[in-house]
This record gives sequence, C-alpha cells and structure tokens, in this order.
Amino acid sequence: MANQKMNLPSPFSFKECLWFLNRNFDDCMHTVGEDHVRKVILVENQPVLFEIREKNSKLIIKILKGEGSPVIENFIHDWFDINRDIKPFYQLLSAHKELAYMSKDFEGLRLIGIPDLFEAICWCIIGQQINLTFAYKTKRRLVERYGTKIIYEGQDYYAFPSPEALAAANPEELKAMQFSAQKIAYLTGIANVFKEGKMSKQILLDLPDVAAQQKALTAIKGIGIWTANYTLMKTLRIPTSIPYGDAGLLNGLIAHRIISDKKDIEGINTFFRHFKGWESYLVFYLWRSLAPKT
DNA sequence: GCCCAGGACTATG
DNA sequence: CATAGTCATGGG
Repeated sequence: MANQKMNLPSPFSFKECLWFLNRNFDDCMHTVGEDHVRKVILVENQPVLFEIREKNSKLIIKILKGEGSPVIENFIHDWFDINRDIKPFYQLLSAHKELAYMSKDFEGLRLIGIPDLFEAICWCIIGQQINLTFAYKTKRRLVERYGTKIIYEGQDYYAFPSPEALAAANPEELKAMQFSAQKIAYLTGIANVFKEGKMSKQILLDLPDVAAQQKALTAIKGIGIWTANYTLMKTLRIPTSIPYGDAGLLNGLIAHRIISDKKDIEGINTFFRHFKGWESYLVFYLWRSLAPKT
C-alpha cells in the first residue's frame, strides 16, 4: 500500500508535537524516534502499526504492519488536532505579557489528544494523585500485560487494553503492578461499564451539552470532576474544558506569576476569561511549559 | 520523616 | 454546600 500524505495547516510543527509526545516521560502508547513516531491502534479489533514522518510540509503515513484503513487517517487528524485553526489562540497568547513567548517557543504545537475514551479515562485513574514518572511506569506494566502487542523488526509495540481485557484482569496481578486497591476497583469497574456499553464516546457525543457530559462521566466510580474535564479536553476536544485543580496547571499558573496561591480560584477564573474558547489549549501549553528539560 | 504528585470518595457540620 | 479525613505509593 502506498504511503498516505496529509496536508498540514499553518501553524503546525511536527517537531513540537514529537517533542511533546516524548518530553522525557516513558509513554508506552507510542514510540518516538529522531524524526518520526510509531503507534498501534485497533481497527475493527485488529492491531495496526503505523509510522508518521514529515516531508515538504506534509505528514507521510506509512503502515508498517496490519491492514491500512481510512480509520488511521482520521485517527491522526484527531490525535494532532490537524483541522483546527489555532491562529486566534496565538493572537490571545501574544497579547498576554507572561505568555507571549509561547507563541514563538512552542509555535505549531497542537493539543495532542487521546482519541480513545476508554484509554483516556484509564490514564486519568492511573495518574490520579501520583507523580507522572510513576504513573507512566505503572501504565506500561498494565499495557504490556493486557494490551495487544505487535512485533515489528524485533521490537514490541502495544495498543491499549480493551475493556474486556481489563474487566477480566486479575486484581492480584494489578496489585503487583503497584496499583492501589482503590485504583484497581476503579479500573475494573470502568472496564465493565464500557464492556456493557453503558459508556462510550458516542454516548457522550449524543448528550446536549458539556454539563450533561460531565454529569454522565462523574456518575461513574473513580471519575471526579478533574478526570471528567481532562477527558473532555483530550478526547472530545471541548475547547472550554479546564481540568480545575490539576497539579500541573496550578504549578504552571504560579510559574508564570498568574497566581501566587493555589486556592486563588478567583484569580484563575479571571485569567481564563481572557482566553474564552481556548481554555483547553492554554492548559495544554502550560503543561508543555512545565515539561522536564532535556 | 515530610511534602508533593496532572484526585476521588465518604462522612460530617 | 464546604470542609476534613481517608486511601495509596513513589520520588525529592
């Protein structure tokens, strides 16, 4: 099958996106090289490994293993938020004294999403209240045990576990991976909710507004308002969604002298009002600014 | 030992 | 409804 080419908007920086995907954390959901990223997704339950490079301002998509499908192209559009015009966001950034540098330093960075709802929620559960290094470590253990593996040129690549696989997971094994009893209950519980079809991306999309989506998510054990908002930001790409209380967000706001006290709710709200409609992008750029230095 | 980390839940006033 | 206590575990 011939490589797919994908046109890119402006500004778009594949390099910035790659940097974020890597950013000195060991994320098992993709593999970043010098000038490319590889990832496995499931297409009709069959794993497909693809690789993305950039050439002449286009993304070049190559299927390394498995069946090619239009699903993959759609996935990449979603993953890198390619169809969005982010120029209005840059105008807002440029007008802000403390943040103007971002429009140059991170120019073309896209809000990297998590198109799979189940994966996004599980990742939230895993990451709740623990440091990211440890969170990525335990996620890798989970994925390498229950995910779908593809071997290509001697290297292992994984797709995130299905709800069925996690629902059937052995709690003792999960405990040995250093998940707390609470998180084990949350993860398997949510896996069952998905397995039974009581939650899905489509179910959320069919709801009338963001408030209803938050409500549907937080009705599930283990999903609080932070997880709900994070998910709406990363999976449904609700531009106004802010993961309130997020430790990284608060540290980002303090680092840029926007607030001096993490409990300064009013200061945070005032700040976000300047970025109406681009709140989630702003949060993402603040996270970017906090990433460990190389 | 203490505090923090991309929180959530439950009980209590 | 706002707050306090509880859970849980690695890293600095």
